Formats: sequence, C-alpha cells, structure tokens
Amino acid sequence: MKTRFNPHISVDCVVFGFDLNELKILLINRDSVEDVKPDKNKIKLPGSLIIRFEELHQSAHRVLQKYTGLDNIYLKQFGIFDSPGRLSDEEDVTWLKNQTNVEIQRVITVAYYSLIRLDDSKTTKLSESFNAKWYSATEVPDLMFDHNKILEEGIKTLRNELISQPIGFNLLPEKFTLNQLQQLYEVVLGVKMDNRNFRKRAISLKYIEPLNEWQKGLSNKPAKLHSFNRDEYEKFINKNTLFII
Amino acid sequence: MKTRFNPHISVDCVVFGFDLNELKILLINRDSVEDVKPDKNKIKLPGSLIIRFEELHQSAHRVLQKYTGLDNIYLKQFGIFDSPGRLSDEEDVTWLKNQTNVEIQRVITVAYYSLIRLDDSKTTKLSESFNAKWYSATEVPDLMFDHNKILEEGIKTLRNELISQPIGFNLLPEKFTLNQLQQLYEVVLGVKMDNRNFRKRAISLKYIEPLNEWQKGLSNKPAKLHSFNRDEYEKFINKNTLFII
DNA sequence: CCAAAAGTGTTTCGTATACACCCATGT
DNA sequence: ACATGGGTGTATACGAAACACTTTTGG
Repeated sequence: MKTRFNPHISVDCVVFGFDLNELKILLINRDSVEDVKPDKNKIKLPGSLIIRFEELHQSAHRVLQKYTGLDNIYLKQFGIFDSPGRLSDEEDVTWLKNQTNVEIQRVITVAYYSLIRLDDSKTTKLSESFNAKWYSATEVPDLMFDHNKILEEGIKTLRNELISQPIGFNLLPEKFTLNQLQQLYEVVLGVKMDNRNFRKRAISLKYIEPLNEWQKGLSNKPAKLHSFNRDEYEKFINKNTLFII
Repeated sequence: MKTRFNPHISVDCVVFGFDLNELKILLINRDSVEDVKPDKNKIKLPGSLIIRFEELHQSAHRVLQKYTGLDNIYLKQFGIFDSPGRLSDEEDVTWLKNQTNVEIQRVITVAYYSLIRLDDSKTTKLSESFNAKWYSATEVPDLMFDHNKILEEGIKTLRNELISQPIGFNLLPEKFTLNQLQQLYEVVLGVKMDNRNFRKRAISLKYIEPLNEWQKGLSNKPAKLHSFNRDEYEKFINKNTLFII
C-alpha cells in the first residue's frame, strides 16, 4: 500500500483571518467526506501528511492552497506535536487511513500558523467552494485529534509574535488606518489601549508610513491610510535591541 | 532490518557550555567509531534517530545523557531541518546506516539547544569518557551533514532568547556575580557593555537576588554572589509586556 | 605597596503614561 | 443638525545612556 504520502509526518495549519473586526480561524468539516457517528467531533485544522521528498513548508503551502485557493500567504512553523498517543482515537485513525490510503502508525505533526487578510469576498468564497469555514476565535468547537491543543499553542504564538515582530500587517489590508491597527492589537491580545498614545507611538515609527490617501465612501470622517515599510523596519530593528537581562 | 529506531526522524542537539569566560560547543568525533577517509569531516553534533514511540524531548535527553552523563539539563527545541537533500553525502549515509542498523531514506531532524554550566571537572570528564569534546564557539570546524547550518541557527536562537528570556542563568553557577553575568552577555552577544549601567539594571531586577555571600579564595576583592529567583521573575514578566507595534 | 577586579553617582535625554475634547463627513 | 468615528496636546514619571575614579583583597 505504497502511496505518495510519507505516513510518519504531517503538517497542520492554524489559519488566522482578520476582518478588521474579529479574529477568525479556518477549520475543516470532515462531514462531507465520510459518514461519521453524529456524536463525534468532525471538525479539524487544515492539514495533510507530507508527500515523499516534499519540504515541510511546501506541504503547508499545499494545504493552504487546497483549502483557501490562496498562494503567497504568510506561513510560519511554530511547533511540533509528537506525543506517541496523539492519534489515539481509533475511529479518527481509520478515517485518516481511508483518506490517505496509507497504513498509519505514529504520526508526528509539524504545526504552522498563517495569516490572511479577510475581505468579504474571501470569507464567502472559501466557505462555499471548500469544506473550510471561518470560526470566531472565541467560539471554537471541539476538534479532532489534539487539534484544540495545537490551536491553543498557535494563538499563544500569534500573541507573542504580534508584540515582538511586524507580522500584524499580514492581517490588515496593504493600506490600513491606525485605528484598524489598534483594533487588531486589541482583539488579538484581548486588551484595551489608549487611542492617543497608540497613535503617537505608531506615528513615531518610521516603518509605518503615512500615505496621501484617505478612506472613501464612508458616512463619517475618512481616516488617513498607512502602509508598512519593510526597509524602514530593518533599519529600526538593527538599532533597537530589547533587553531582559 | 527492523530495529528499535524510527528511521524517519532524528534529533540533534546544539549543546552550549559556558566556563565563565568563553562560550563552548559540544561536538562528537566519529573517528573512533569507524574508519573514514582522512579528508572527510568526521565531526558532528550530538544526535540520534528517535526510538519508536519515544517523545522527541526524551530522545534529546537520551542523547545528552549519553554524551555528557548529565540529566536535568536545560533543553529547548528550536527548529526542524527537513530539506530532502540534507543527507546527501553518500558516505555519511552509509556511516549512519551502519551505526543504526537501519535503512535510511529521508530523515527529518528536530534541533534542540541545551545549556550547561561548565566547571573544570565537567569539561575534562566529558572529553575523556566519551567521544565528545568542547570547542570554542568561535572556532568550529566543518561538520557532517547540514550540522554547520543547524549550529548557526542554534547560536542565533541562543542570542535571541538570551535577550528576551531568563535562560542565561542556566549557563552560570547557581550563585554568580554580576560581572560573570555581564561577561556571559558580552560573550554570547558579542558586544561590550557599560559596567555601571549593567549592574544598575541588574540590581533593579528583583528576580536577581543578592545573597549575603561573597566569593572566596581570590587574590583580589571578592564579589557579592547573586541567584536567580524564578518566582520573582514570574511576577515581573506579568507586569511587563514588551511592545513593537 | 602592588596587582587585579569590584564597586559606586550624577546628569541628560527620550519615551511611556494618564487624561478629554473638537473635527470632518454623509445622510 | 445629527450620528459616527477620526484626530489631537500637555504634564509627569521613569528608565536608558554616557561617563571615571575609589575600594578591597591577597600576595
């Protein structure tokens, strides 16, 4: 029963989306694939066994491509889940075996998180064309295998990296307002921030570049648009080293 | 040819040692194991294929135990090296196969770094009892496989984590002086620091606890000893969130 | 008394924080 | 004119950085 899959190693993706309002997570419903007892968890993270000789990041990109149709997405490895008992549920293993046509023994999974800017078109297209559906990050159901644990670690990682690396811009439109940026931080970190101080800080950062463009078509005062300037960020980071002895 | 090893996944350890003066790295000489062409790299990181059903961190601890005789060592996963071509050298693969009695196809390795306080006894004991030897971090030879790359990533990780997490104390004696702490930072980060400002900073941190003990047996002024207080650190970190928008 | 490393204080500057009201737009 | 979200300034406090000499110990 030799297939193109490597039956020892998989990737799973915690896919974050931000619609300028809420943090969302992309989950796959396995219902459509096969009959399952109604009381079982049928929902999982997007993932796949790796293909022989495929690099892990390629596997992760392949998974994202399959479920979102998107390429060129921010994707970062954040952990390995290797507990020998992590695929303990027999029914789940049977399902996986049928899916992949591979005899499953022990599977180690490498976890990635990825960041997607959501506009309405993407949100609806996804949930129609695939078995993928966006869930609010605050209302995640029980998932298969150890996927709730992976998801939790993914959220921790996102929070950590949001406050130490310029990754948040991957969740915003190319041209964003400072209040959208603040909203992102508040939602992901679960805190409220002082608006005046937040913008003072943001405006002082050269890598957050003010554009000569404003929002359009709103029924209130349009906000100035900004963009992230990676070159300026590189200069900045070389001068600043945070320090906890 | 079924053995207890899982022939798909290995661990490799970048083992850092600090002797209060210099950063060292533990490497294994494969000379003693088998004849090798004299012009080949014979030196590698300590590592091993994982054993079936063993967790990865157990594998890493097993490797450290084997080569250092030490248990209870700080050990942290920092990366995965999965390039399909990373075991390209045929002779190296043959060697690995003979070592493990396992048919090798593609091996993904999970990299750990670990931190060891070196006193003289450890330094000498190791290099005698095992094939392990401490090398200065600034004078590392060519290594087998992709181990130079892994080592490089390990050093980057160490630097990053040293300035953002309280891991440096694992490289110092339980009771250390502030100047030893400064020396550690200077050596690992490759910078010079202002002594007065460094100690002011250190003294202001409650989790660096001054003891009522001083160095002994020196021919110069003995320094006050300090220890790391993890409880105080937990309090500290909950109040401080570093921030790069 | 000498060599070697430990230890100490002040000023200056920049950044974090706290806090409340007016402005611009479309309907 | 109103509803909605955008945008602004000041005073205080704290920590970072720059900088050079005195003290203690054993030999």
